Amino acid sequence: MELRAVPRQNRSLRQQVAETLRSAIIHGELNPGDRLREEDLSDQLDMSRGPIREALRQLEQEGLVASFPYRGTVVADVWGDEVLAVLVPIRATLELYALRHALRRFEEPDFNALGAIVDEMQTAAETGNLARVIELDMAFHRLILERSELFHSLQLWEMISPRMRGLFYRMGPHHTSLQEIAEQHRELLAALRSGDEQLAYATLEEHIAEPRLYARLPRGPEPHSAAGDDDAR
Amino acid sequence: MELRAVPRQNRSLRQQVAETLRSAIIHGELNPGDRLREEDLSDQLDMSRGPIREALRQLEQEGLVASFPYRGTVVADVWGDEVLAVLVPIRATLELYALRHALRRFEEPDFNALGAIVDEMQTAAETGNLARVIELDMAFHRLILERSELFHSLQLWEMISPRMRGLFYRMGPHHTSLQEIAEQHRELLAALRSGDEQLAYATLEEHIAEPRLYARLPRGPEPHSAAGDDDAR
DNA sequence: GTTTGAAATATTGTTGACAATCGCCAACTG
DNA sequence: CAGTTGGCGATTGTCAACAATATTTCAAAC
Repeated sequence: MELRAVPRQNRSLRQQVAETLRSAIIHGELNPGDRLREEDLSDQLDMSRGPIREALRQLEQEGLVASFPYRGTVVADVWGDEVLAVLVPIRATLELYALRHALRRFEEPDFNALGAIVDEMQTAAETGNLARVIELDMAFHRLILERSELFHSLQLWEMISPRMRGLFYRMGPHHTSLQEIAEQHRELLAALRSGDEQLAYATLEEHIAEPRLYARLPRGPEPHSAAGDDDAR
Repeated sequence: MELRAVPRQNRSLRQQVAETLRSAIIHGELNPGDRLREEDLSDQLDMSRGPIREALRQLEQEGLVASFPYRGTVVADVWGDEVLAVLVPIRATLELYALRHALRRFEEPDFNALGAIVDEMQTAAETGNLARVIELDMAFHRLILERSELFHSLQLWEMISPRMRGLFYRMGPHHTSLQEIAEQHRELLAALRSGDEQLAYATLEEHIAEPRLYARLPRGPEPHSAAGDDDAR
């Protein structure tokens, strides 16, 4: 498994490492159970172990890896039914609550920013760029959380969003069409712009539940055994 | 603000620091906005800045502090309406889903473990030991999450539980009586033991919503549906 | 008196070396 | 031969010094 160096500059090494590993895990370059040795990573990414350690701890909080004292860190399983069953309602709780606060603050520039995201999503959808569509999807919803100025909601959203992203990547190929995703966001934006709060909430709620999107996933009541225990810190 | 040294031995310094700070924040020895300088902490707790940094990052993920690149870390506000409005439904989602899986695994020893927690809670309640009651309350629910063997649910629960604990400490003095808390857990346990899954779910759901417990708070937010609210933070 | 900008300061970000702990396995003991 | 113990290699945990960055200070110009 080869990890190439850092993406954008001008951010802390910890953030760069976290993003690199997150991406590798979500894209399947790293698979559940794969070991992540701090020294290997520090060699490959050409930095000391300090930032690596901090990034691994962060990914642990995001549920992407599991680590055990003095024994190491492994990639966790982000693709069980559990993620779907638990994350969708949590996401709905957060976004609906945040929307209530964000809507009051939204001005023309905010709607335009959302519109720009939707436009770019449309372009990405037409060229079949799944990764870009997903990133823009996340950006759209994150903007609502940001504008709500709710510290804990945004913080928790950041905590579950990496898992959601993993879910999207897994479901993407099963979705009927990328254009439909863009179209749904356009409708959602229209509802937000309408000034009808009830309509906005209802549209967002339905958008998140999104029956078509999850239709193809295996939905069994079978308990899913996770990649490892948690050593309650 | 004086922080005295470590609690239990035989755990990593990071965990000790995290617990010390968590406790100080929740008990109000550290207040929102207070600055947390890595060097000060490393002096006070007599260790290097490494473990301190990692503990601060963890608390950041738990929503207890907020940090800014090259600018420092401050204690966050864990006492807004937001915490209540968002955390209660999230907690309900996690615990109800986990209970479904845990109930199948529960055997006599598990029920007895829960029973022992309730008994001790009763004792703590009779002596007016709020802190102990709260810890046992958390332990009761955590045990359900543990037995569900759901990696992500437990992980997310650990993420929100520090905020819940803060909420409990704030509400404790307003609660009608500690005995009532213990009694409620005894009833909940009976429902779990009954073998009637529907009863178990319903009792847990009501237990979490817990109208009496939140009655005294400044406002009664309506979590999941559209309604009036206020500015937070 | 206000503004500007560069140096000084305070604070976090990063590093490489050293210490502690764990799992494994061979040697030992009964 | 089963079970225990003690060393060994692998890996994470911790430390103290150094680098990078943001904020503050303060003098000079307008």
